[in-house]
Amino acid sequence: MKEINFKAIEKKWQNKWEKKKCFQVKEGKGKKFYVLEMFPYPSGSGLHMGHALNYTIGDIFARFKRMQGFNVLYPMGYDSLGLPAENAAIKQKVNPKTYTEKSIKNFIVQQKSLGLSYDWDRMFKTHDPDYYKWDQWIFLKMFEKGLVHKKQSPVNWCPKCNTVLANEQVHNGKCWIHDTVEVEIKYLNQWYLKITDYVEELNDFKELNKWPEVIKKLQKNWIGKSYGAEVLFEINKEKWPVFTTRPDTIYGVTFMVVSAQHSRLKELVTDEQKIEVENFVDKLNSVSEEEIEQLDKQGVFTGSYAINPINKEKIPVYAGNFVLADYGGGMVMAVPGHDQRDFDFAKKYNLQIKEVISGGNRKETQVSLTSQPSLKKAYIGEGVLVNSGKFNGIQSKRAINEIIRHLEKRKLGKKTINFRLKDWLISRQRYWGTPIPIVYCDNCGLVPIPEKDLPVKLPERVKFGKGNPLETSSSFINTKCPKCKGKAKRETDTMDTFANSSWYYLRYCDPQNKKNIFDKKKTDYWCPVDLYIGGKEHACMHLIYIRFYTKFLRDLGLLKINEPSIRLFNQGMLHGLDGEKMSKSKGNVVLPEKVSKKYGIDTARLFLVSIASPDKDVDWSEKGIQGSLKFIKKVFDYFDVVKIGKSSLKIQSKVNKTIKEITQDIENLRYNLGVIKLRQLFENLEQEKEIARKDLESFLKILSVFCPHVSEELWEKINGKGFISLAKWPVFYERKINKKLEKQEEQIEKLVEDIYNILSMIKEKKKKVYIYVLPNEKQIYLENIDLIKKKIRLSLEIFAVNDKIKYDPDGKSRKAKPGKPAVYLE
RNA sequence: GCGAGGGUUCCCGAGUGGCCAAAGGGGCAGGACUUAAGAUCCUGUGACUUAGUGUCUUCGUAGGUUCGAAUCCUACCCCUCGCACCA
Repeated sequence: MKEINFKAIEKKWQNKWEKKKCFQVKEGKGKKFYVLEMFPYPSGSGLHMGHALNYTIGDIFARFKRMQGFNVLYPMGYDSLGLPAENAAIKQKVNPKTYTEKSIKNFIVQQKSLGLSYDWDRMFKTHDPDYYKWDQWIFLKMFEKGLVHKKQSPVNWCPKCNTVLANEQVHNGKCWIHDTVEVEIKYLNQWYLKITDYVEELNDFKELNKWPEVIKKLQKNWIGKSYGAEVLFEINKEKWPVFTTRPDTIYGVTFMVVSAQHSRLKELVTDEQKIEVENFVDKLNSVSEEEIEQLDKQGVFTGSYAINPINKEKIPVYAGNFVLADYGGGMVMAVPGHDQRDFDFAKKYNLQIKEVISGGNRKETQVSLTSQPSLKKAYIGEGVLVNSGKFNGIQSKRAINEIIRHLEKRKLGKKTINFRLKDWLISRQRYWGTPIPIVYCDNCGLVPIPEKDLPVKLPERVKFGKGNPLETSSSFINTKCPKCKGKAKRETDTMDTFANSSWYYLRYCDPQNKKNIFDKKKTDYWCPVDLYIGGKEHACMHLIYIRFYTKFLRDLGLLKINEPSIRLFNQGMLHGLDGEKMSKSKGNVVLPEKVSKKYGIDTARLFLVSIASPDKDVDWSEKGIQGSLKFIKKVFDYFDVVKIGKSSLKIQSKVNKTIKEITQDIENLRYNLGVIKLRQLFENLEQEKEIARKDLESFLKILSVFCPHVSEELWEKINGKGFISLAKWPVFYERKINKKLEKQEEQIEKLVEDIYNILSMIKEKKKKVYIYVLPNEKQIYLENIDLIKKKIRLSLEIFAVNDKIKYDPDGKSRKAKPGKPAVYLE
């Protein structure tokens, strides 16, 4: 086998593609297809094999669709603002911009060497003011529409990062970057986007039928829609709303628990209980987040009593550590008989437990109104109401509605829906992010920056040290009020990096637009994304945010789509040799350039998609890559010797069948299966002395989506027209797929198998094989005599069973059956 | 605890009711070529079976449905990943 100079071939074709702008696209030319991979966060360590897999998956699809005649938009850009870059830059004592741009340069070189067919002219970086200007613009539009608000609330704070963290950046109570640093809870004034205004629509997945079920389920859980009622409990002459999913248990309420973090807790505490409550709250504040999770349910009496609106019972109000301040009013009506958490609490503080649902198989037993030491746990199932006044005897499910109606009539409550999803905290106290376009003026208060003054640029000369560098940048902070022209100070918070990635797919449609966020005509043409590729770890963050932004921009009249992408594909994670997630710190990173230096990038691409189905997690191992290399080398050698002429019927059948099947496999993103079929086709081609040009081209075209460089090279060799990357995807003809030939082939294989089987059993060397076939089958075997000989490597003679003259010393010919010749070995 | 995904022959990995002892690759073994090694090619790779047949065992474990199960159902064990007191 000849050695292939991969390096030279790769360079040659990458240059040609770039020079001829092969993959540049314009809107309007026929049917579009938009393939997008989640854009990378350019880290200094560059891209590893996992990235390479991700982009290869997209590239194969983009090439496939392009060859199918679609006008394919396949862009790349960089999500370059964010905390890790800032931290890395500080560590290296360089400006984040310098650091980031260096990283991006490196990324581009790496990505180009993978042979990815991006339209590079559309590339952008989110740290470019021309990009983040539009983050600010969207922020202002949201502000205008009342979707932005600033509020004081408890937030996660990393003392080492010196910033607020999003929930997803807190792992087990520790910071995601500093895994030994406890995250603190601080009460801060922060910016929020009202994503909850879109919660109902976000919870509707009707248009996402080509998204993985897992993702939709994760989002659904995250959004956490629950049906129930808001019930008004009177405490100290004031009505406090409380959310419950079980209004049917309202007669069982024996106490209330308000969150220890509730902003209005003080109003509930009586003078006698003041000290006790304060001690309790202080104690909670002094323990770490992690410890809180392990704590028992604890509480303390506030001194106040609530009135149960259904029966006017007077019940004590406790402050508790297990009630969330920002969900369902921050207070719960406790039904210890039918809620395990309330039960635990009641047991601990010896509170009354009242049974109001007679559950399941339990016969209606004596209902005790006092604490029941015998009870071990709450009954949380359905049942029949007992001890519930006029609702006794009603099925709990029905009672929910009846009790709600009863409360509604008396204006004591109403049917509601509650969500787990909270508003999106987008402010960060860090430098490397999009500045929030707000100014504080002594006279006018909080003033949004007018559109014409955008972008608010990040100052380049800042001091890194303690806290947010923007706070110490006087040139940044000090400004004029856009309204009164008086002295004003800029907001120093920047936006969460997820703001940048929530709409980037739209900017690819019109990346250089200086006047507008994008030209509506262009986005109308390209959007939505037809295939979006990325990891499932983004299910609850990025993929919710991007849906939110899409809906918002639609409501501004800028888009006519409801969802960002039609189809979503989650590629699997490529682990290191050790089976762990690839990371620099673990030292298990596999670099594509290292692999491609050894085997060629086409080999690496082919291998990556051969290992397993692209949606499965796999461990990297170089072991199998030799197989891919061998295949490419064989193909190369084959093109040296193959003669262009006519294809046998068998080859025609094989080629057409392969086209048919692989087209489906690629469409389904089952590249691994496609590659196998392509290799099997090649094995058949190899057997032949001459092949029709069209069939040879079909083979090469299919190969080209996986191995674009070597395919271009071979395409050139056989004088193919133009670039194979821009050639037409082969079509198949059903009528050329010859079932009869397939069957005959099976018969031949079976025969060869039989002969080997006999040989292995008798363990004797034989030189000659005689086979006896049914007369009507003789022709088939005669036609394939060379093939059989080649396989068994013995001389062969074929007789029909009714041949007058035949060599058959053992009388084996009698054993011949249809499709199964008799065999004699000598 | 809740939710999701998964456990396949030496290894990686296809396979969701019969065509399955189960694709493909890797490894290993044997053979051809070669002075030899390597490369390449061919064959084998659950067990038994001295003429191609057949039988048995196997797809996490144990049961079940079915004429028939790796594939469907039930229970359990193990692994991975999300969310974790959401009332």
